[in-house]
Amino acid sequence: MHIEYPSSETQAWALQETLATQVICEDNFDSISTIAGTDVAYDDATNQLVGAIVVLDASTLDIIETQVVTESVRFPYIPGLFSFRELPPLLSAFEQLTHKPDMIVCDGQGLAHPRRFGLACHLGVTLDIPTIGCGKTRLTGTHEALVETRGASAKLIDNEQIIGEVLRTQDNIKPVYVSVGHKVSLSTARDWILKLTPKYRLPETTRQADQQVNRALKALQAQG
DNA sequence: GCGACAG
DNA sequence: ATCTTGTCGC
Repeated sequence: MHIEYPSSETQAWALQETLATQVICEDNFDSISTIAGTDVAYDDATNQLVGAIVVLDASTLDIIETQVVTESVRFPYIPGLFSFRELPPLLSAFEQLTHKPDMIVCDGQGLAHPRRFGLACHLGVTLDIPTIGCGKTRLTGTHEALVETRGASAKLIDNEQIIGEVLRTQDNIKPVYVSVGHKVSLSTARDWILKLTPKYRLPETTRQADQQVNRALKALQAQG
């Protein structure tokens, strides 16, 4: 797969502004029978990234397929330019999939980004697949306090715009940051995150991908 | 200028 | 992201 790739911070910044105009913030899909989760981890010793995509049955949450890849780092981690680091291994893993998912939940922000183009938007626009951003911590935006019960939420605001939602997925547990990636509305994104978190703070999709990534990372470090 | 800053 | 001990809960 060929994608435009920046060779500098300035280029990356400009590319985000161009691609951000392609993001669709409304529901644009038929039915969702499979939903995937993604995660990426870094191996210090070899300076490589391990990326994983796990496809689940959207109704039973059973695992349908897993793909894991290991690649050299192409771009440093810079807040706001995060997707340029994680996108390559995720696209490689996606290519390997036999079962292309109907929707993807990313472990990072979507529109809840300084230029409204976080990882979830980048992956969604690149693959032209509906995506949801679900981050563990905040990148940008402010919000009101939310009560401690599962399902509680508050709008994430930045520059007087609603860029996402802070959502409590479990009672008395820190909330997650939900935002539109591509071809989904914020309310649809929120509904999916709640469905995917019947028991834990993070979506089952993300948890499965995280598990695969760490398994591969451990195997990598066991070699040398 | 200073702090904040997805993973 | 990763570095880390003990502690709490199922």
